[in-house]
Amino acid sequence: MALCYKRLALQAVLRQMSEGSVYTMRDVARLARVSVATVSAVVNEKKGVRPVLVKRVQDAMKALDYHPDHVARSLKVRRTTTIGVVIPDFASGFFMEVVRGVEDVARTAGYSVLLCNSNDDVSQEQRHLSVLFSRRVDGILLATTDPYSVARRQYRPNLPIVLFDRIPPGHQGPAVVVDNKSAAYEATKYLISLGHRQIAFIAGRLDLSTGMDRADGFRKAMEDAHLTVRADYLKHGDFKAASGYEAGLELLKLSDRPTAIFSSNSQMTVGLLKAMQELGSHCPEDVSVFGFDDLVPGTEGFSFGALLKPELTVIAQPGYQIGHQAAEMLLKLLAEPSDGKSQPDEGVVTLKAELCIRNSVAPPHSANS
Amino acid sequence: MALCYKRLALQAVLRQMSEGSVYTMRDVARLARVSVATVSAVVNEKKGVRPVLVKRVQDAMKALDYHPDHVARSLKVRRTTTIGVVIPDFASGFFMEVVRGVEDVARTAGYSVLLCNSNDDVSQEQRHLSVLFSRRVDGILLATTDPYSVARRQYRPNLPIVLFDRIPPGHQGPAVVVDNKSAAYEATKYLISLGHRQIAFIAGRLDLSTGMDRADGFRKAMEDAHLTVRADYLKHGDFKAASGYEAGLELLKLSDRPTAIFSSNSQMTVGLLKAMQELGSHCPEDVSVFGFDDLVPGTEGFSFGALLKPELTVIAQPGYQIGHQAAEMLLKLLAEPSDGKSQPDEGVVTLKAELCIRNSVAPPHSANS
DNA sequence: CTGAAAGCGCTTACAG
DNA sequence: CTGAAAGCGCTTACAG
Repeated sequence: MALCYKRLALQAVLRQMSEGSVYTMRDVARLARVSVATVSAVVNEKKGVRPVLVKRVQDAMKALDYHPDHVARSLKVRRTTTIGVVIPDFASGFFMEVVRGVEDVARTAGYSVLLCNSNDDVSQEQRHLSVLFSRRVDGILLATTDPYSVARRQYRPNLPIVLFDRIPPGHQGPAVVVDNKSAAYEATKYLISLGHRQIAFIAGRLDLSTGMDRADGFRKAMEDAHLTVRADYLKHGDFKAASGYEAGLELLKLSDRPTAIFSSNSQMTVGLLKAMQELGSHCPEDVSVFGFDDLVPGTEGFSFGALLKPELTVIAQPGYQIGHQAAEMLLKLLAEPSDGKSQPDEGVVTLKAELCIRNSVAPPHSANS
Repeated sequence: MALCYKRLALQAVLRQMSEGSVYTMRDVARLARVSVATVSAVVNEKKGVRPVLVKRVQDAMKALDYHPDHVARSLKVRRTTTIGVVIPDFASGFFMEVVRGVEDVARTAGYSVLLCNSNDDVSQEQRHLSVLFSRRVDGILLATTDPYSVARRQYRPNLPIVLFDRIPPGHQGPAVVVDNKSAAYEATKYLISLGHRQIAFIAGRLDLSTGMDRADGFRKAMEDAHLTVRADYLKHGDFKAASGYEAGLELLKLSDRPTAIFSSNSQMTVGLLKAMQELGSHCPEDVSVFGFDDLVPGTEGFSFGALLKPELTVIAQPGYQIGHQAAEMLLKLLAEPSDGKSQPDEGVVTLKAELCIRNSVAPPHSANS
């Protein structure tokens, strides 16, 4: 009898549905014979609802395969539980590692992530930020291509933005970066300690903190060792493989070739290695190569770097950690009352990069140390 | 005078704003002295609005730095211009290539992408699908970990789901896959043509179409050549590096070692190479290695594969193309009236994988062909 | 061509 | 403890 009644109620509700539509809280409420407020309370696991009603609501939800409309909820509560992540390059192993770190903490906290590709282009970055803003994301994780974008535009009061990888000069807001300067310094010092004097440097984009800091670290190490940097050993790349390739060709064709080359990022290192391959230069026999970033992050403890010919000596950045930390920082910012009062976690977190010595670097043949 | 009036109006609107809030269409309407309907028309570039009003509205929007609330719009129009993408592995170069292809077409079409990681776990996949549904994405791109998930549950009438990479047996709906069976067949045939008879195979997950099809292709090629597959040459992996490593160790320790090993995906190949490295086995001198997928996709025409020791002979899947095609298929589905009437583009699109011959495969030393 | 009003599906004070 | 009602910020018939 009761069962029969229930089935009839269900059918009544089912029948009222228009084709292609989806059940709403009202349908559930009707079927469970409660108010929508009660359904809402059950959905949001608020306590204080009579167990009988909870059961009835749950049954109704199941019967209708009800999925609460997160869009409507977002509009009402003015939070989307979504974060935007914009990175400059989808093909980069490093940035994908970062994204992996971000996703892990986001998912755990119940956030979804909207992933955007700026292609290292300022206007695309601006457009994406604008879209993310319109979509009312709760916060943004940004590897900015434009050192001034963030300062230039305050997107929304109380819209937290955590920068990572790159920061504008003098940036004070929340950010997670790697100590590029000292990493490059250590790398260069290592080359010098091995006896290298003729060290070439392939710089990345100097308008980005990463490119500039790495160049600074290199320069400082050379200075500290009282070595001069020859102009023709200094190549200006743009972080892409092609520029590393060009730089490599030029350096290797020099009559007075460098004994070691330090490349500012992995893409350019790939280009450099390709140039060497074409010209028949071997490494480290003919020239030592020091890279920044593994060409591709390892898998579950299996390093690709070790499978390369040669195994590349590099500065390894903790990509996953960067993403993880940045996401945690962002979520903490979101959890805060954000009355503008306490901002304990603002500030730049600097992670250490690791000197990863393998065997693409050897002492120069004519070691004069 | 007029200017003065405008400034006063702006200040009036500005003053009414509560802290930390954001301007709405009403604010813009008030400032521009029009109705919200007119503002909406201007925002959505509907024609028929008097140019004077358009100008006034645009000025007001600029003055307030107004960003239309996409959440509210989504609720009203019942479309989010968002697609969900769920992949099983964020660390996989192949899947990241796919995502790059997806993002390119999504961005161009004005869609945002919600990226989800199922970690190759059925229940996580289900949870993500449920979340995507609640978030009312317009469509889903899914590399399913559960061959039956899609059939088991019809998420929403008219919620298009395009599968990629893996499909349930007998699947008829929209999907983009690679012809794994014939690719594996060709690869095996190539090994045989070189004189290999003792060929080992490291299988992937056989509950997924990719794993099964590759195994089928291998098996068929062996059969067609009237070669038997020794049981101890058949290893059952799970697509992860560790399983390739284990399989590699076992195969290499066999007293009667295979002359060639065919590995079903890149992660397992990494594991295999690691095992070989540890045991001092060289390739192709000691044993030939044929891989499925490049270990990592190339960058801008610079192939990493060519930098490996040895350069790996593989089946290369067109990851970017898969993502691109799948996204286009999904968007086409979204554009259709979807009256349930015409479904011209339903169906499985099969892409060809490329046999990429480098030098990790050589004739066996004791060629008996 | 433009404005007033209803409503998308929720949540949340506010009464009872 | 539960229900009726207002409202989040838009869009869209519907009048004028």
